[in-house]
Amino acid sequence: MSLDRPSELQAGDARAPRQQPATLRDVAEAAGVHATTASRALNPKAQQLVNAETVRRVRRAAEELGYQPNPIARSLKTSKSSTVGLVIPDLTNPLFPPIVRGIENVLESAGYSALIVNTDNDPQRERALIESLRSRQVEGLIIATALLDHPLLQQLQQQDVKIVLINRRIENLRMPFVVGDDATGIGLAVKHLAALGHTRIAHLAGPQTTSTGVVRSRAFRHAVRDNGLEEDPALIVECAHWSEEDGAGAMRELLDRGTRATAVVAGNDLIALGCYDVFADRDISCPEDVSVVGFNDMPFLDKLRPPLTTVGVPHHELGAEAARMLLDSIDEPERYPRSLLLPVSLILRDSTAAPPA
Amino acid sequence: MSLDRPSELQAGDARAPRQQPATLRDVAEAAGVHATTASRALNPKAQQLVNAETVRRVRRAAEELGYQPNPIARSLKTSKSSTVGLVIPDLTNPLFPPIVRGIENVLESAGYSALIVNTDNDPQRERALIESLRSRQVEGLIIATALLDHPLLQQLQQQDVKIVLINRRIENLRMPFVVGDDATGIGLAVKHLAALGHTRIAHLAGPQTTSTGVVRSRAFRHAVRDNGLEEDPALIVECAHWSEEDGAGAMRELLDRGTRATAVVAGNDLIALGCYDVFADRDISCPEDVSVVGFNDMPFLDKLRPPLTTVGVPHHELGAEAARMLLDSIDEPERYPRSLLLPVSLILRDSTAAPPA
DNA sequence: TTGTACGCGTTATCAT
DNA sequence: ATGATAACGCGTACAA
Repeated sequence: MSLDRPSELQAGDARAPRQQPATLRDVAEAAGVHATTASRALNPKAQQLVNAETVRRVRRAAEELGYQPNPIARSLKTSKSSTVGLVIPDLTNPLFPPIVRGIENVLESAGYSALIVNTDNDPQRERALIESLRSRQVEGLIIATALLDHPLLQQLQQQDVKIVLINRRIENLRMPFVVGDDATGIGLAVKHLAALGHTRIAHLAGPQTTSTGVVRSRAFRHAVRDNGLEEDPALIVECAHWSEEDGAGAMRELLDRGTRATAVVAGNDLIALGCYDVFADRDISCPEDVSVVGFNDMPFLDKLRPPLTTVGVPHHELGAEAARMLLDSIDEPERYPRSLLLPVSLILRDSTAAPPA
Repeated sequence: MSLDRPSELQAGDARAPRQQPATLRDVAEAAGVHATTASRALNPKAQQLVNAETVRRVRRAAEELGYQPNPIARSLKTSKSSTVGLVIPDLTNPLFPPIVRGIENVLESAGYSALIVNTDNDPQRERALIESLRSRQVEGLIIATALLDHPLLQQLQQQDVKIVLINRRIENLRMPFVVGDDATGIGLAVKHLAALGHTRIAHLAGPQTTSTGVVRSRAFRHAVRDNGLEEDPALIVECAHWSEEDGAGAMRELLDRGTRATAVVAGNDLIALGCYDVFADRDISCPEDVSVVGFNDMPFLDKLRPPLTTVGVPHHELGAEAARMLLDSIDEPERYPRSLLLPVSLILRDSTAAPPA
């Protein structure tokens, strides 16, 4: 049989580059098959249903036309968007970029991408943003804004929205999460300070509306007891937010209470930064007068004066694992929800030393 | 079977709670009109074509059913994805989060969202990622990775891809950009140092493959001349990357050349951070021995020792303006490409002082 | 002012 | 092994 494919014609075609991107039909036509067949030939999962020779013809045509499947049409048909939503408080908090990159790494290799939204810790905003994410047909949600009491999340779970919590968890809901081992981290910090000779150690706790806040302060109280240190309630101050400003406020409160603490375990690095601010104001020197330990090991802490001792959390891995879990739960919806506790480590710098004599 | 559904809540209308999200047809049916009419009633632009009373009925039905238009179907029809691509080198570089938030702010209020990709400055990766973005039908691209010689961008422009450059520009291509006023910023820095009494001022230049690198070092040379300072080529060292590591390398080079500079204008904050590292190693004190000025005012610079004097760039605004420009050029494709130069300001902290006597 | 009919590009389902 | 047909949910000429 003689296929008429005069080479001149091809040259002519090439001269007139398609403005419109090639569609599946174009490919099918070029390969002399029906669109359905072309679809199968191009789809690895259905490829086996079609003649090997045909597959080659189709693929070749696709190649030549620079065919790119239209993911929107595909989504409409399959109601899968290859997209997941990522809900964080604020991208400019240095804690999150490494998490995001970890997530995107994993997503990318699975052909997924992430839609990121920032809630600024505003529940109204969070609700609206999640709604918009859902209307964009995200296949699942990775959420970093979980509160201990979070009706919205509960509601989403009832609607069978696939969710993985990151960095924070919810205790009573059975919802998969990926977090750092906060309790161990705080234990390490307290033990380190105790070994240095501190006996009056304070804790600037994070908001008790979050699991991280609660877990860390509970771990703090246990560690104090385990190390035989002074258990003075006045040594614990709660911050309303995980912010430098609130950290400073709590530090001032601590000082004004006259607790004579010689060391402070901050709920996180931002809170520790707040301590630094107060030290500067009040002419307190760290670590000579007061030692400080942070939590998270966010970037550039080694450039502070003094470089901040802190608990290192593998944020990139946290993100990667959360993404993997979400993809798994999309693939196998019935799978029992797992959760992960990633190991942390104490990072010694110069903000901790023996207490003043 | 017992679905746990709060009976009071839905008592009124929805006897059969939809599992499937409501579609336009559902709304139309509920309102007793045809889908077309419902579509028009819901679409602000076509709303005027329909009876006010009907509009109310439709809207009410939509409200009650919790109708959310399916953006995928809409995209397929209109071939608009309401999505733009954002191409940055690395989200963990603190420079970018504020830019991203600025972009998302504007996008959000226009019903758009951003797909973010990190190139890690790898051209291969960049090409692949942009391709994947395009296959996701993004309506435009905001690009922060532009190099002076960037064939890919040129190629995209020829394909009529809508692009706005941010933070960096390309001089010969006519492509809209939004950048800070680098030249003025450097001028401010040099003038400040000159006023302090410095005469031998060094410049640790950023990569000359980027417009920012080139513009800043050109501005530096001009400023040195304008202020009547010493024009010694040995006082300028180029960094291969905008990184702390390269900054440290360049600082060492400068020291080893024996240039006896009393101040350095770093290409950006990261490079300035590299200087701090070298100072620590070599027992040089800043600002007593050497003054340093950074560029960008990334977060937490005020916590360094010493707090870094730098040039503040309005990153959030940069992002917002770039997003606006992109949306504009999507709306009005024929509009002449604008570009924006946003004002910067010198932020005085403690890393600059008079030269040693 | 409202309704009809069709198509966006793809895939699922059935038939051949 | 391949083809025909319908449908995903929406928007829009065109008709009424």
